[in-house]
Order: sequence, then C-alpha cells, then structure tokens
Amino acid sequence: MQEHPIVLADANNFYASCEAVFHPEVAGKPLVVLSNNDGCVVSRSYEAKALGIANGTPWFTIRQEAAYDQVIARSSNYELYGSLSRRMMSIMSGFLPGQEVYSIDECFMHSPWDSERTRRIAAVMRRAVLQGVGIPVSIGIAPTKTLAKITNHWAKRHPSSHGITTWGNLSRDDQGTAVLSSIEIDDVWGIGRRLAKRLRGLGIRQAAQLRDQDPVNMRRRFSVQLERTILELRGIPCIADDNDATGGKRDCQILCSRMFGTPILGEEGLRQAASVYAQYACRRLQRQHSLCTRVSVFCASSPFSKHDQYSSVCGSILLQDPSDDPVIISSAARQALHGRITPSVRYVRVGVMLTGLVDAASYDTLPALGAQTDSGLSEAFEQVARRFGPAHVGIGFAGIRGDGRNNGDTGAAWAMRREMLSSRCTTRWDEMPVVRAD
DNA sequence: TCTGGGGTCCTAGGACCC
DNA sequence: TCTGGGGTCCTAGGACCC
Repeated sequence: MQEHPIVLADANNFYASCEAVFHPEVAGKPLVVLSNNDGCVVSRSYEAKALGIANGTPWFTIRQEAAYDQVIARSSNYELYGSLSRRMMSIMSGFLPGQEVYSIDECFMHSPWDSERTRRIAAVMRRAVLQGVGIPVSIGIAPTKTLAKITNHWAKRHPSSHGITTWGNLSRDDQGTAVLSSIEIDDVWGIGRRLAKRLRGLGIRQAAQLRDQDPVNMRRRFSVQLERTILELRGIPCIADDNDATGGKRDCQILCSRMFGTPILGEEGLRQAASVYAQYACRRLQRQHSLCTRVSVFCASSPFSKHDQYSSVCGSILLQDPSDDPVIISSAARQALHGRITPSVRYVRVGVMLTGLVDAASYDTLPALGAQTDSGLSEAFEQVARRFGPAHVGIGFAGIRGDGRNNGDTGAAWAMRREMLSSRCTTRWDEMPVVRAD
C-alpha cells in the first residue's frame, strides 16, 4: 500500500447545491439546473434524482410533468458557480498540498501522510468547506486517481461513510468484492459508452473483471489508455499529474461556441455571432498570456430538426503572425466562413476556436519574430467594463446590449435564453442578497 | 416551438523530405 | 520508363472527461 495517497474531493450535485446556498428555501426540494438556452438538465438535487429525472434530459420533454411534481428549475448561472468554486478550491488548498483543479467542482490533492492521517485531515477539510461555502463535498482517498474516483463514488452512495471513503482502510476482500465487483464498467473513469459496449461484448461487466485483464493484451486490442486504466485499478499510478501551476491555462485550444436562442439564416448574422464569440475567446487568450496562430469557425444546423437536413461547415484562417489582438482575431473569424454557408439553412450554433497557442512572453523578448499583439484596445474595453459593467463597448455587435437581466449579452435576436436565472449574489452589486434580522 | 459548452489525448493518414 | 524506405509534421476525427 502506497503511503502517499491521492485525495479526490468532489462536490455533491454542485450546480444544484450552489442554487441552495443563497436560497435556503429551495434546499430539500426537487431542483434541476438547465444548460444554456434552458435546453437540457445538467444538475439535479437528490430529491430531483429520486423523481427519476436523468441528466441530459431535454427540459421541454419533462416540463409539464416536472411542474406537477413541483420541481424547481433554474437557468445555469455560471457566474455564481464559478465564484463559489473558487472559494471552495481556495479553502481546500489550505489543507493538503499539490491541488490540481480538475473541473469546476472537483480537485485532486496529493497527501504527504499515510491513509489514516489523510482521512482525519480530509474530514476537517470537508467540514470547513461546508461551513465556509455551504457546499457538501465527498472525498475519496486511494493510491491512484482511478481508484480515488471509485472510492469517491462509493462515498457519495453510502451514507455510512459520512462523505469519505479510504481505499487503504478497506480489507483486501472488501476492495475487490464489495467495491470493484459492484462498480459497473461504465462508471470507471476513462470508460465511456462506446468502450463499455465493446467490453461488455467480451463479458467484462464490472471494474473487478477489467482489473483482472492482461494489460498488454488489452493495449493491443484497444488502446494505451485502457492499459493505463487497468494498471490504475491495480493500484499502480499511470495517469500523469496536470500540475500546471498557472491554473486553468489551456495549452492546445480555446473554444467559444453557443447555441442560438433563435436560428440564424444568412451569412451576415453568422458573421456577427462569430465576431462576438471571437472576442470572448480573445479575452481568455489574453488572460492566460497566450497568442494564437489560427482562427477556426464552425456553424451547424440542428441535428434534431425534422424539416431540414443536418448541415455543418467550418472554415479556418491561418494568421500571418501570432496575435492576441481582438481586431485581427474577430476580423479573421468574420472572414473564415465567407462563401461557405448555404443561404437556405437555419443555423443554430456557431463556434470560434483559437489554436496554435504560443506563450506571449517568448515574443516579448524576441520582437523581431513579429507578433501582432493588442496595442491596448482590450485594456480600454476592460476599463469601461469595470466602470459601467459588461458589454457596453466592443467590436461590432459585441458593443450592443440586451435589456434587463440579460444585459451581459448582446441584444441580438439570437442571444441565449435564460428565463429562470437566479441572483448572481457574489459577483454583482445589484444582486447581492438582503438579510433581515427581525 | 423547445435538445449545453469546453476541454484533452490518441491515432490514422496525407504531405513532404531525403 | 522505372518508382523504396524511413522519418517528421500536421490535421481530422474519434473517444473520453466534467
């Protein structure tokens, strides 16, 4: 047994839990959080799960039944979730070293202690997050990331674990029989729908059976990833740490894409949307101090439409020099689709992808390499945004605002729908909660 | 009427070079 | 006319994750 275990902390029903933090009246009730455009269910409270609502269900197909069951629905409020996530991660980083924020609601940590001491620290950490942010987390402690995922899963499903399960504290028999034999193959980290189907075809149904396969043989038949998963299930760490200290820095690509509130017909509307999303992507590029060398844009019609045939196109522009200039990038995005779209197709999505990312710092020292960097326009936009709020200025449609609660978006007809948005309590002065002491 | 968004890694195959 | 073998780089696409 390895004595420096990996700790995985993962929030329970994160988005749904966030909605209850500043609205305690919804706690204990069935609540679902919907994706952008109020499309699909992406997070559910325990009570909503108990009603049999599955993740990914299109909201319009269950809306009436949900109303009957008094289910509360919320549009996704990423501003709130992001803010609570940062608080939660910050609290946890004070308890154990080597935090890797893996997603908005979970992080790995590397404990220098043995399993038992790690468990005691994790219990204190868990209470600190609950008290400091109001979000319940579950914790798995194990020698590898894949096993930490499995023990975390176990902790979530077994109330007797009080939110924490430690692999090293289980007997060898329990590890195999109670835990690995009860985990279905699709619940193993790294095994998706397709792979699970192929494995079941070979009679491999539970995690324990996968662990007992020959790794070399499975690598030949499937992939190097599957070999790693098998070794991880045996307690041999093979999944590299993503210890990029800059936090959230993207190495390969930055993508910004959205479904529209209403479909777009014709090139001009798509060009407007592409230009707006290019500016969002550009802001993220600048925040991580990168430049990009290629701007790609894709757009697609609805894959569900009964009237139109599905159609998708993409175009891409290679920049002359690496750049983070929103003028250059948004203009490339406008050009990328030129002449490619079909005028009669109703497009419902557009996305802008920035690739070929390079570190801006390497061009600071070698100006002769010729990067086209932003001359200060973005900084001016940021200053205006800080003083007057988001979306007051921008290039083209990005400078146009919608009305009311959605005024962070452009006022275009295709802007997303968010009809059930909760307050952005921690990021907007005018939406701060009011507390009365009677 | 109404079906999310943002990533990573790996592999195959083509282009190109010597 | 004939037309190998090995390497690298890039891109597209598939599969997976939350």
